[in-house]
Amino acid sequence: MWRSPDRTRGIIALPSGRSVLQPWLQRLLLRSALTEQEQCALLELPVTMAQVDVNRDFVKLGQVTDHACLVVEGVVGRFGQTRKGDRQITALYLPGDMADLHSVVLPRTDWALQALAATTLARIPHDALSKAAERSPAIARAFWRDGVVDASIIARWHVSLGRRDAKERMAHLLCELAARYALQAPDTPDEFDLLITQVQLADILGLTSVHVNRTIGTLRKDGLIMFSGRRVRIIDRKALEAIAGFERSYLHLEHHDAARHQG
Amino acid sequence: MWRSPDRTRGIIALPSGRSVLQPWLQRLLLRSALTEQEQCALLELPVTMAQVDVNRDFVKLGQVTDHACLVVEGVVGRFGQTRKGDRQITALYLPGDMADLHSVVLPRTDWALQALAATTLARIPHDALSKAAERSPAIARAFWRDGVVDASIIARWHVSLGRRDAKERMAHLLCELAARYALQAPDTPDEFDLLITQVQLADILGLTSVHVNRTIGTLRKDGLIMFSGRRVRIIDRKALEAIAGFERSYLHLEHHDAARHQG
DNA sequence: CGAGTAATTGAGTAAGGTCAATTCTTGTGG
DNA sequence: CCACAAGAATTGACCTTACTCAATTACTCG
Repeated sequence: MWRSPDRTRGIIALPSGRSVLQPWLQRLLLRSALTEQEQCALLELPVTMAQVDVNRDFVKLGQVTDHACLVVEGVVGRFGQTRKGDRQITALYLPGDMADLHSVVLPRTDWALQALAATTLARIPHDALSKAAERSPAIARAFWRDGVVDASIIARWHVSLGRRDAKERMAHLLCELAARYALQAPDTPDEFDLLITQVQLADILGLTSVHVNRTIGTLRKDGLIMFSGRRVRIIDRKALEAIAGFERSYLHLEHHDAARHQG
Repeated sequence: MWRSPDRTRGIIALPSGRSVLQPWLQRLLLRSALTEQEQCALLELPVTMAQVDVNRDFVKLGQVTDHACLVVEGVVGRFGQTRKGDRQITALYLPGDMADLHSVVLPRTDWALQALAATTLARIPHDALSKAAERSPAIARAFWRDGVVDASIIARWHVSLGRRDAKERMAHLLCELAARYALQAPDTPDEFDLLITQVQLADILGLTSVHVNRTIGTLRKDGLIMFSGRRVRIIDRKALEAIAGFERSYLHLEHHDAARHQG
């Protein structure tokens, strides 16, 4: 459930004194160039903080939202659902990711968002985001591009599901998560806290939790990864990436042409 | 290969006298409201026509493009690829669909586009599209929204792949195609020309062509669909949709809230 | 008419699912 | 600090769906 939504508006400082929006802005800047003024406009967006417990849908399927959700801490899954009720996770959002920026242009959701672990969110009203986009074509473009990258990742997952077996899929996901978590913890690029259960992994990979377990088992036995509690450590990255057929460009986590093209 | 690209620029008339961009504009207007002036701006975008033969990649993986491709006739598939070379189709574009509007903001492609049947394309330069978006926030928003709908469809396909068996997936795809083709041929909502082979269907559904064949076979035997040549006819739509768990809202083919919200 | 592609069909195999039981963890209250 | 309950991970036995390999039968288009 919602735990005491903190209704403070305006810039919210982290313990470190930076805005909670800073990591998100950093993410945007990785992919798009923005002037100082534009950056300020984004950092000054009004924000409402909220805590969400594990396994809570904080955005429900078919609901109409008036705000977008930035993940500050925890993990969020974007769910799709079969009429029979089977759920499939179609995207994973980590701290610094805006889980549903696209809801700005499609406020009637086509998906559900669920906290896969205890999560802290920053909610930003659609109208503020819309206005920012209207005032600055560069911001509009950055938002659009962000959505395209999001879609690009979904497409990769789709390829995995369609054409890779369980072991390859698992390896691919671990490589992706390592790369994404490394953004925030560059010192330990080969380990991260996997905040999700094997059941949830199954919902991501299109497998059963039993098979996920066996798959992790073989990766472990092969000396590719290690688990200690939630902590995942990649032992043999080369081999893991080879199995996965992983190459990180689709994550668009480094500056490239596109960032300079924007107008 | 490319067959004599017709280098005419400016408004290209169809036999009927309408611009080739008209169907695309119509698609946009389904989802976003645009002023008459904005509509004209879009219709006046410069266009280069091109013919592509079957099984030709006209956009290659990792290439940098400077134009977006509108499908005028035929079918286009968006491909993802495993390092081993297995291909998976992640999206299907029918006449009236812009296959890679997203390339405007991400010109280095992360995908390949292939003609799945003989196809006519209208290529529109990125800079013209960019300028249109910069000049009008409503157009920028419409483009963004279009991309979000595209992603929404991919997400559905992903759910299918992860959580539906072969029969359900096949049924779901046929329902989707019927709905999308019905836009252009409203008189025959229950039939359409399936311009793709069973091998290609397999690449869409994450199956082998053998299994696709058997799956179609059972749908046929169950009296749900009929094939005569390329022509597919849905006999029992209710039952087919029930098997698929299909509900068309994710295609965003009818006017709804979103269209009125835009600024 | 014949080549080449696409669709079918059969037989045997394997990856992953199902069902069910057992063992860890972890958080909680006393 | 300990006992317990609830959720997570693990493991075994067996089953089903979809894959592989291979051969045969349509189609389609010069």
